[in-house]
Amino acid sequence: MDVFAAIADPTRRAVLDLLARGPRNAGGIATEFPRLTQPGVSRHLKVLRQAKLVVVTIRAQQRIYRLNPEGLADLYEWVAKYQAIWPETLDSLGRYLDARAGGVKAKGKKR
Amino acid sequence: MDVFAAIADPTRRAVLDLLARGPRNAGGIATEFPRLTQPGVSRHLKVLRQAKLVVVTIRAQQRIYRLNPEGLADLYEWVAKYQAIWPETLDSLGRYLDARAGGVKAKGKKR
DNA sequence: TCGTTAAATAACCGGTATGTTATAGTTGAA
DNA sequence: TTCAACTATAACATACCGGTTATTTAACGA
Repeated sequence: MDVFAAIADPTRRAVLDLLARGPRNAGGIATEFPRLTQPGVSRHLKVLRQAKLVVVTIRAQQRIYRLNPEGLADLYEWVAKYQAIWPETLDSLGRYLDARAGGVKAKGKKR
Repeated sequence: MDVFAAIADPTRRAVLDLLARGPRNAGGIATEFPRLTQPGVSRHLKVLRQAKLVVVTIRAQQRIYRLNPEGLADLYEWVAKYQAIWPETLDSLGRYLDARAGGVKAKGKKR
């Protein structure tokens, strides 16, 4: 499963968000998702591993998971390609970026 | 379907890549994908529309599709969040970015 | 060695996404 | 008004994804 499919799942994005706050072992990750079982989380971790979004180190029985920039860099490159063409594509880009950079007050965006 | 799920499909990413080169009507897009039928492409376009990755204007019977930065901006924000934390997360980031910025010669990346 | 802990894998199931063919809906043109 | 062009929708089949329970694998400790 590639990076794009890997981050399509909200649970996996939540795992990445969790790991963004620091490394954690598999069990520690699983307990953060009470609605999922341990094998369920384990399979998500497998997907993230294959997409090179996380790396694992072994310590005794534990598997320590960490973020891996490699997979995310691939994703970023893809997004950056579109960033580059936006100015030529839509003249509303300026207003759009201003609204974002200048706080949320000007927009009614749901987030 | 949200932006992350929308770009998970390689065909839809190819459609976006195509639209990055300029607006195109639905039929023109469909003919670029000979392995898919017209209704198949039409459904992909519907997903991209709902994810706000493209916008449509009507001209006679034709539907002209264009890239829409709105959906991609949401994605970019998510990626940028991880960009920000990489330096604290992995000390190999410097080497990594150098290898990327300094051309492809130093890396054997498949792309 | 044996039991415990930690995590992954196997097997299965339901839902959804993606593809197809067939059809409907609009618009322009003759 | 009738036909052709363009696109979307409906209906259906199949494959894959994400969840579960049960089991296996691996490592530590007594």
